Amino acid sequence: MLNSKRQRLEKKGWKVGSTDEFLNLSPEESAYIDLKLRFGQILKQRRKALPITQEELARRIHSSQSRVAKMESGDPSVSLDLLIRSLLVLGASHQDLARAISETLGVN
Amino acid sequence: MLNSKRQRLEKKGWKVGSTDEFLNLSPEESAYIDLKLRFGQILKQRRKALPITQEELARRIHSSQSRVAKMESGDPSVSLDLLIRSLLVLGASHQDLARAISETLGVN
DNA sequence: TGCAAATATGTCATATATGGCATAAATTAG
DNA sequence: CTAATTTATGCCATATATGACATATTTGCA
Repeated sequence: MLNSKRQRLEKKGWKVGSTDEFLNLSPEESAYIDLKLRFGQILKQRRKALPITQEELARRIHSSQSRVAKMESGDPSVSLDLLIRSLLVLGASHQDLARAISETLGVN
Repeated sequence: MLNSKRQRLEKKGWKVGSTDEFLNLSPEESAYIDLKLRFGQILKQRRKALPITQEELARRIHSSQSRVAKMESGDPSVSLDLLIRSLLVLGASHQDLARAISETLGVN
């Protein structure tokens, strides 16, 4: 992972596992975070393609604008569950999800 | 979704959204649950392929045997986050995850 | 430029997921 | 069959994610 990227994550408050020395993510942690970031990007893409506002998306998934913003910006407080449920509500198919994962860069 | 399957889920305690009439899942809910069940199956497969016990897997992911059992049996209290992180710890690649999703039966 | 809509950020009370534990049930080995 | 190992189920205190809200910041457009 690029250093700049790591610092961006760090700034956002990602908790880095303590197993590795100074701020190095384990491969699993890294892959997991990459996945979340990727789904956030895809969600933003899909939303803008419609196009609808974060507020409207929030309404559709019974959440709030602020949480949508957090999803899209890769906030560490967001779960994969919420991201994936949101994508499904926006009509993403399993194939779409699979494709998103495949496209994910990262260790694996 | 087959009725028998739905009853199995119901028995396990899956909360069914109230939007639909008597125990019918919306397509998103269904797709989301299918995804969890599928990842649980894959996790079990991978664990047995090694082979290791639930206890050993629990140790590796810093969880507990009971939670592993719940993951594998599709307990609704388990998050996609935990499932996916567990798979990653067992060495699943993004491609593996993508493939698992693609194989998932269900609405989408 | 300035105004309005959209998005981002911070906080908090509540909801949900979590590990840990006990123990039941099932599976396997002898 | 019977003991030992493995897996399932139930419960709980704690940790983490959540929606909601306020407010800051950015973006788009006249």
